[in-house]
Amino acid sequence: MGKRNGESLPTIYDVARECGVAPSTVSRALSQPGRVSAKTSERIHEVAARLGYQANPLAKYLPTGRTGTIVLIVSDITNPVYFPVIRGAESAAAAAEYTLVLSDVGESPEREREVMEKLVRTVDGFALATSRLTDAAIRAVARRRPMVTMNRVTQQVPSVVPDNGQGMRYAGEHLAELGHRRVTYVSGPPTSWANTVRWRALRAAGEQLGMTIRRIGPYAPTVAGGWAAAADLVSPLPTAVIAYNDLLAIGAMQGLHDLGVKVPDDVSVIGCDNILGSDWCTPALTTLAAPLRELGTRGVQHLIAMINGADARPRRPLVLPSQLIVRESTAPPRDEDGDRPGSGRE
Amino acid sequence: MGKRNGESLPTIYDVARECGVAPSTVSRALSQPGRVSAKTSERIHEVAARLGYQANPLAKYLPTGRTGTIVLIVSDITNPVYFPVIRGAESAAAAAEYTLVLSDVGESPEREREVMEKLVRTVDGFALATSRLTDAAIRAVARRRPMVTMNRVTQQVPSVVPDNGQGMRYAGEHLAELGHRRVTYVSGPPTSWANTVRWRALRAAGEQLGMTIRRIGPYAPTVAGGWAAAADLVSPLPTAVIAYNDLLAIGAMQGLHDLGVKVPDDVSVIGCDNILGSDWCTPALTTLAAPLRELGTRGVQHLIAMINGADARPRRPLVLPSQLIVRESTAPPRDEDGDRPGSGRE
DNA sequence: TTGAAAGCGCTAACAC
DNA sequence: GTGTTAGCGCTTTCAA
Repeated sequence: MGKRNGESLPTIYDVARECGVAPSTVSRALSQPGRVSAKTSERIHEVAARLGYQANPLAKYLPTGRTGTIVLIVSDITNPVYFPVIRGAESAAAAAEYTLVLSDVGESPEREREVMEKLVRTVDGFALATSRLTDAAIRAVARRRPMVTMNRVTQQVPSVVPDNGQGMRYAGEHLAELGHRRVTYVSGPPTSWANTVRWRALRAAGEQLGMTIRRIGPYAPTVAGGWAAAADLVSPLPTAVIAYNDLLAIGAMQGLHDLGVKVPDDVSVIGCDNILGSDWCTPALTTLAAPLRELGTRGVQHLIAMINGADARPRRPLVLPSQLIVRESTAPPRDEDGDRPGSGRE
Repeated sequence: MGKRNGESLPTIYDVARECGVAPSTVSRALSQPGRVSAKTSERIHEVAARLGYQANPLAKYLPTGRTGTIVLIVSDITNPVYFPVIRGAESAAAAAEYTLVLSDVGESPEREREVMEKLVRTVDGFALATSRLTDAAIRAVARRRPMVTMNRVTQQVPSVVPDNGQGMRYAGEHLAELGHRRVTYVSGPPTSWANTVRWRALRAAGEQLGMTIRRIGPYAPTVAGGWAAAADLVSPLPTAVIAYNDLLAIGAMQGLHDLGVKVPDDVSVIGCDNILGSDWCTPALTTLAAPLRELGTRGVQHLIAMINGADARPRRPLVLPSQLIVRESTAPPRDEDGDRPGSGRE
């Protein structure tokens, strides 16, 4: 029969025989402390240790269907924005004694779908970091397994997101205070929920603050994408730029530099996320720091609560505050723009 | 009994009943095309689709013990050096129709051990990217499951590594050609195999080229670590620095900058790995580019070959060539050093 | 407290 | 070709 390919490993039956007890007793001794006499239990543990017995997780999980594993699906692992999210998720999972595995889908909705399909029966729950799937596809999986989304809101699926609205308002106010009036938003992927939300929030803030907000794009949310955007940025050159994310902003700064445009002298640049590296580019990037680690911890905590039976149809997205980190890429616009610095709110 | 927590999903028995055939026939129809009459097969597929049947992977894998999943364990996912490794591993896994999951152990040997222990029976094989475990611990797991290590050599375990020796020689020659004579190596983690190998190779190259090579450290292989190293670097300040990795090099450049030391005017800096971001720091970093993507692909290819029965006690490490990428952080030393530029080999 | 036995869902030997 | 049946290793009633 289907013997294991190598030499086969000890099972509870081996332990049971060796101890002269029933397999079920071994099972109990090993997983339900107290339901077996101290004596037998001790002997069983002893023999199990001697034989090097270890439960076969596949067999263990078959009857219950629970594996103690959750997966964090990340839309693109090469984006440093996920580092803190991952770390947060890991710590929450570890605290609850769950194993967290990661899956990278490289910005591909197809791969994302495949991975979910493959894993849907072998993990206890899904955490989606910035899914690129349609709402319908997300909901379909969410019906089969506990799921939480991060940085993305889908009706009927619990989610945790940064406060993009508030954040974009901060960014707008910062620019207004410096005296900027003409701002361009550099779009990320059209399938990105955050992109849409950020653009809308910025437009709204701009209106309130009396600024003219243009939009260009979409561009790939990468350094290369930002570099490409730079070319589109110069005609006409605004006094300030806000990019969908830091990678895009850094790429744009590089492209601008190559075109002879100086940041922040000729144009100010703001990114989003405060990724690793946003402080070591030149000039250091002013950016809207999302509460990334908290996204990970809170998301996974909620997921695990759902797995443990919390009601799955929760109220509304958990919104976490963002923070503007002012570094060197923003400054007052050139005089020709005619605004006195600090006119925004002071 | 152990019913699934939600409503229970359709099984082959449901499909079989609906079709009026035996469960085994359903199994065959679904997994061994051709061993069932076209007619029945078609009907079975039809019903299966209608019922939304999907095999329970846990049950499927129990008899064979094979899950079609491999895990890539990464010592620290927040180090961009792994991006290409991961991508390479993913593509190789996908090509062989294996599911690749990632596991980050955050530089913790304990976590690494736990993860392996937890997954050893549920994955078909392990790929270790820069393990921080002892050789003995690695071998112990390698005896239980197919395994390959990347960027690390352990006796009896197949591995794929960059050619650190050749690479360090390139780096040394580059500095020699520029006229450098006093070089300091900034060490990474003492448990890192690559750190040891790089240091030895550099020392050997330095001897051949008539350079004085010092070593400081160890430091954490992070930007913060490099920043700390800068303070130790200035007394006495060498004319050139080679760091264990790019993160350290970038941190050192920042620290040096804060101390008023100019790169490359006062001191040249070389990193290792060519990570994302090494070209957007200031000055852009000269670095030894490891064949990272290939590390991932070749490693996983080999792993899968082992899973499929290739002999597990392979000859020697697969060594892949490195490449020196010269950017802006290296230049001839100040005149006081008294060497004519280009004296190295021309 | 412990044992016997059924069952989780699927695969594969062995008949027919 | 297709059905019967015996496991894979563990958990969990149900009795004793």
